[in-house]
Amino acid sequence: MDQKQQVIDTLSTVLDGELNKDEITNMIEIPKTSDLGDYAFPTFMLAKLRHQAPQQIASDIVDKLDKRAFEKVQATGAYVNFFLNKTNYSANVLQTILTQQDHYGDANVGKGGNVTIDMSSPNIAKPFSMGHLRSTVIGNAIANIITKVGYHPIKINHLGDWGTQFGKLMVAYMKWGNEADVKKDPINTLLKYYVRFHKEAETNPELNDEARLWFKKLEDGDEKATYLWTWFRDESLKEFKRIYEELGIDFDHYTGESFYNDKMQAVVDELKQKHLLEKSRGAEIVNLDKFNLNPALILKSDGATLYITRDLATAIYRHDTFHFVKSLYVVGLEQQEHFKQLKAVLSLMGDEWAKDIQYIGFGLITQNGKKLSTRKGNIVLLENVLQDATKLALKQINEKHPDLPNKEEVAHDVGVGAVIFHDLKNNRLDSFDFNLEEVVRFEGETGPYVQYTNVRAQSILRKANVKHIDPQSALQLSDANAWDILKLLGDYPATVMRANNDYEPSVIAKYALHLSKAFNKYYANSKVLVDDDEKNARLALVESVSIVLQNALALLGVKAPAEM
RNA sequence: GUCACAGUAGCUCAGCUGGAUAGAGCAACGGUCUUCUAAACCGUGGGUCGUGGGUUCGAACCCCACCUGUGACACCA
Repeated sequence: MDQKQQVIDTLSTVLDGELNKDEITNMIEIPKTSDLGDYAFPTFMLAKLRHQAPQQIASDIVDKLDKRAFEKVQATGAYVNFFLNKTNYSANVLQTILTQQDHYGDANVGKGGNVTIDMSSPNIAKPFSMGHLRSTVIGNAIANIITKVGYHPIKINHLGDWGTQFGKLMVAYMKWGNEADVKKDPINTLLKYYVRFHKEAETNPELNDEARLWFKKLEDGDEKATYLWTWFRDESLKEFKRIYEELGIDFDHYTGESFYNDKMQAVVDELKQKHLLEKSRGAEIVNLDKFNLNPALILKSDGATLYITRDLATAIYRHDTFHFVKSLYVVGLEQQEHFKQLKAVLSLMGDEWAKDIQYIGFGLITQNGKKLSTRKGNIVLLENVLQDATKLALKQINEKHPDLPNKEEVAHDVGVGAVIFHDLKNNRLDSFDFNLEEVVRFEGETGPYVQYTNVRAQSILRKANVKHIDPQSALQLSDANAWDILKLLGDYPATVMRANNDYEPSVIAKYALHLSKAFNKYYANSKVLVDDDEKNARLALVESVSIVLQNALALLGVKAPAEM
C-alpha cells in the first residue's frame, strides 16, 4: 500500500504542474502479468495534454524519474512500468503477517456498531433445501467479514413459523397423519402431508377453506391448534439445529414470524395515524407511486395482516432493540421488490434509519432450469447433499491417506467445506443450476483445493519442526517464484475491505483460490526445506500463506484441517 | 405489458474504479511422483465477450435500442 504511494510520489515529482496526486492515483493500475511490473502508469492522458506520442512520453518520464526506491522502472509502449524491490517488500509483508497472525487484515471501520443480519430463515415443517443453504452460508460469511472489519453482527434466524400453511398442515395431519410417523421422521413426514394437501386441494378446493379456518383457530389461541403448532415447530427446529451444527453455524436469535404477531397492530395504528393507509379494492394499502413501486398491502380485505405488515414490525423491533448501524437482509432475489417497498414505507413513516436497511439478494438455485418448489415435492435436501459429499471425501481419504487419524472428522470438514465453498465462490447475484457432481467436486477451483493447499503448507512446517517463524528474523526473499504469492499476501487486507463493501463473500473465495494457485505453483518449482540463506524466509512465506488461507477459509465458514 | 437480474471457450464461471496479446476450472489430448501429501503442477487445442448503434486516444466494462433467459408484479412468504 505504501508501495503504491511511493510510485505516486515519485511520479508526481516529474509531473508536477500537469497532474496532481489524486489524478495520478486514479490512473495507476496493476499490470496483468508480473513481467510488466507491479504498478503501471499509462501516458495516454499526457499524450493528449502534450500533443506528443505516448511512447515518447513514457520513455521521457523514465529518464527523469528517481528510480532508486525500485528494483527497476522501464517504459513499455505507452506505459511506465514499476518493479518493486522484492527483498524489501517480502520482509515487510511477511513480518506483518507473522506478527499479526489471525489479525492480519483486521480493520475498525465498524467501530463496534451493531449490525443485524436476517439470514437462513427456513420454513417450519419444510425440509431444509439448497435454497436456504444460500442465505445461511452467505449470511454467515458476511457476519464473519464484517466482524473482521470491526462491526458487531447479530445473526437472526427469521423462521417461517406462522401463516396459512400451518392450517394446511393441521388439516392434513388430522385427515391422513399419525403421531408415530411424525415422531420418527418429522420433517419428511410433514412434507408428505403438505404435498398431499396441495394435490388433493386441486380436486377438492374446500380443503383450503378448512385450512384457513384452522389457521384462524391458531391465531385465536385454540388449544388444539396451538398444541399442534408448537409440536410441529419444536420437531422442525430440532432438525434444523442439527443441520446448523453440521455447517458450523449458529445464531444469536431464533425469533421467527410468530414472534411479531402482537407487534403488528402498533404498526397498523401508526400508519393510520400518519394518514398513510388508504382503502383500495377492499384492502388497506400504502400508496408507493412516488417511489415507482407497487402499493404495499398492509391489511387484506378480511382484515388479516400480510408479509410486509410483519416485516415492518420486525424492522421496527430490531431498530428499537438493537440500535443497529446497519440492518442486513440476506434473502433471495425474487424478494427484491418487497424490500424496496419495506424501505419506502419506513421512510414515509419518517424513520430516517430506513436508509440503514440493506437488502442483500442472491440468485436462485434451480434444478434442470426450474425453480425448486416444496409444494410440488421437487426439492434438493441439503442433508443428503452433505452426506453424499462427506461419503465421497471419506472415499478419497481412504485412497490417498488411509492411515490418517480422525478420518471421519476430516471427511466431514472436506465434504461440507466443498458444499459451502461451491455456494460462495460465485458472485452471489448469479443463479445456478443444481448439479450434485459439480457441488461435491474436490478438484480444481473448489474448497478442498484450498484446504489441500493449506495442508501442504502445514506439512512443510511440521517437517521443518517449527511452529512459528520469528517475525524479527531475516525475511528477505529474492526467489522470483515467490513473487506472485507475496503480492497476493500483501493484497489481503484490501480484499477483505472489498468483500465488506460489496457484501460479497465470493471476493474472499476467489482470493483464496488465487493464493492457492500461486502457492501450488511455487510448491512445484521451489523446494522449501533446503539449507541455505533464505530457508528461514521461505518458511516464513509458507507460514504466512497458511495463516492467510486459514483466515480466508474461516471467513467463509469453511474448516481448515491440518491433514487430509 | 412494467420493473429487476443475467447473456464472455463445449460446460461452469473470473475479469477490481474503461486500458497493453480477453483469463481460470471442468471436459479432451499429452507430460510430471526414489526427493516438503499428484485433492497438485506443466503443456496443447478451443472465443464474432447476445446483436446493432453511440461516447472515448482506448469499451467485455459507460450510454441508447433490440434479442434471449430467469424472477417479481394486490390480498402466499
